[in-house]
Amino acid sequence: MTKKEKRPTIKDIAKIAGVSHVTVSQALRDFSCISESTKTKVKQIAREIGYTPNLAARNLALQTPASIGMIVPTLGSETAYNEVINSLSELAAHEKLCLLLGSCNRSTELEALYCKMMCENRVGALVIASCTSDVSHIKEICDGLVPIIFIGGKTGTSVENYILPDFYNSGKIAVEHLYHLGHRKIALFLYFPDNKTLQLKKNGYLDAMEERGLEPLIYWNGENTDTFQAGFSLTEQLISRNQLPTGIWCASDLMASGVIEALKIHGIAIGKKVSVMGHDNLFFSASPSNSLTTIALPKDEIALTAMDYAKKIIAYNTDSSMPKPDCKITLKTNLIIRNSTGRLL
Amino acid sequence: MTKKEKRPTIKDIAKIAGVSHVTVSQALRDFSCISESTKTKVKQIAREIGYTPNLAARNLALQTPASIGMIVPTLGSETAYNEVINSLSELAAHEKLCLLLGSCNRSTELEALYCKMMCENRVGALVIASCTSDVSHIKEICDGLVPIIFIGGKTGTSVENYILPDFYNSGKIAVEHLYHLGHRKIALFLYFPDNKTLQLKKNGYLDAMEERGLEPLIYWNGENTDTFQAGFSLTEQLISRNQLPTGIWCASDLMASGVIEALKIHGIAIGKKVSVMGHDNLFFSASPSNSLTTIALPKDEIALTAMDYAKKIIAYNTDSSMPKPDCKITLKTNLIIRNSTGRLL
DNA sequence: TTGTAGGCGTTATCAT
DNA sequence: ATGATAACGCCTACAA
Repeated sequence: MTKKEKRPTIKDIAKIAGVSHVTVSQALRDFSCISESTKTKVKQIAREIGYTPNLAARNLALQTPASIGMIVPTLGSETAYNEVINSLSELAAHEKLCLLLGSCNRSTELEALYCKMMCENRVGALVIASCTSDVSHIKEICDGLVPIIFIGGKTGTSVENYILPDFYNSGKIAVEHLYHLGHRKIALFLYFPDNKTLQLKKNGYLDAMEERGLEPLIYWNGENTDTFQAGFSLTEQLISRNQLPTGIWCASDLMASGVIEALKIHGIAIGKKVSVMGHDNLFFSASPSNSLTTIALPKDEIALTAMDYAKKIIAYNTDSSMPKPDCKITLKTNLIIRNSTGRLL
Repeated sequence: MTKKEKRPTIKDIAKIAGVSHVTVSQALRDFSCISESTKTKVKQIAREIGYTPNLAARNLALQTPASIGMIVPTLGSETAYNEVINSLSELAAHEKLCLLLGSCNRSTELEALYCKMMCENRVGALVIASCTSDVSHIKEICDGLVPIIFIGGKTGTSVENYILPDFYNSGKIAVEHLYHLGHRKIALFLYFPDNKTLQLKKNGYLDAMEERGLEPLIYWNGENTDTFQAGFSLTEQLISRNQLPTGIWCASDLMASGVIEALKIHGIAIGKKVSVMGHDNLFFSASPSNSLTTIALPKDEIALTAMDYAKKIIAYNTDSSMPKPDCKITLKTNLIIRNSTGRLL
């Protein structure tokens, strides 16, 4: 049970330098009231004995958060969260904040556990892409303790703070793009389980179709939860029934890539006879084998907006008497044109 | 400058319950020396006023780490780190440890910054998939402060603690699989920049070819850094020169998917006339449009092994006089058979 | 069974 | 320019 030798602290430096630990603290932080000579001496000693400040202690004394948290359903190629994290991690670092990450592996129990841990770790703000639309378990744990920003669309605008891509507008963008290319038989492919994000896409699609006097064609896949398979089998069915539309907008890129695969197998010219669009602009969508026209999520903007709010709410919680900031933001999605759509021949 | 009202502490509970804050602390942690009645009373009050323990304070007092860190070059679909993180995040949570994540976006400067932050946050262990083979900047910052486990292959076995997939053996697995299917003209496709991981794969390939008396065929792509394009153009070249091998092992799945795309365009029957293998078992490899036979990284095992070592080194650093644990581990990769390989016709 | 005293590493405040 | 003291929230050790 021999304790290992501990990390050096400012007191150790103080002892060696023959000054008080307060002087050391101030010297290291370049206080103007400390003489240059002691500053250099203190810093020299700090370097020699390998001193590293203990942030836990600092933040305890300062009563200020050292980190922000992010919770995602899962990290994988079928989601866009990894790219949000890429940005958020860097943005946070520039604010001297660490990023605490929790990946739920789709488990609500884990999600709740992460929420608890984040609260106990006093994150300054918590960015959550929830696993489910019902976030009561999250609110119960975090409310009043830690400010939450919901992203990812599962919750819609039913929460206090959200950053949402404008999925409704995506519907309009998709229809407009296909219409502009000469398509009139424009279908929307959806998958189960239904959720708020899909509803918004559907409504945007429906309104855009109505504006143009077109008859909406909405198809739900049978029972596939795998959206690639859903797109694939839906296309197979429509081909066999001879009901294939000329323009297809899929609610997800994964589904669209299933559609593309089915079209290829049947030798149907993609972007010529049939145009296909997806949504999200995931990694594989850009690959030449898909070359998928899609609608990109504003990943960087989500991270930027979240960090911006985090900074504001941390400032608000730290001192100040300014009005409490909130975050109800809808960000535009962007059309990315590739080869899977083209003028109708 | 009006400070917001602070979070309740054990002292607040103590005041309300009319006991000392130590009693509260022990009651909340279910010490046997506390009476049931005070326990329930204390817990009741804690719930009512919304008390959450402050882990920073607890760990400061206990001198024990609250988290582990992980640093990756980037989070994206072309790497397997996201799945390692999925596991590690959950494993850490079960040990009551938070996961601090840093995504470098390929920047060595950011990597160094993260290292510094992780040290200041006193992570119990740091899992790093370094951006570069040279990790001197990391060692300079972390050495003696925080135990590091290198994963990802960039460093090879040149570091104190590593968890490496057995890339050499992957070469043997690949050749054996293709040989077993009747292939004799078996090529290895590599991409720039060269690195230790590629060298190991190459050596395994060369030895396996030599064992069978086969002539090695190693192709490097010209100048593409995008590995999909590298695989694509390399295949195009070989086809035009009429030098296409019957078995192709690509050092990465991304490259393999470029090969598959080129073969499809030329109408060459994949898994029949030409068999293609990749490496890593990334997300898109399983998709029906690739259906790529590949060699899987032991992602879960990497996370398990890393967490296991983290626990041991934290225990070692906390108390105890046991010998210092180390971690020099090579994990077997696994053949995943799909439709891109088949018996040579 | 409960309370008192002291410490974890840092910072702010106020003296000197 | 520097130091003494108290505080942040929680814990252990020991005493009552």
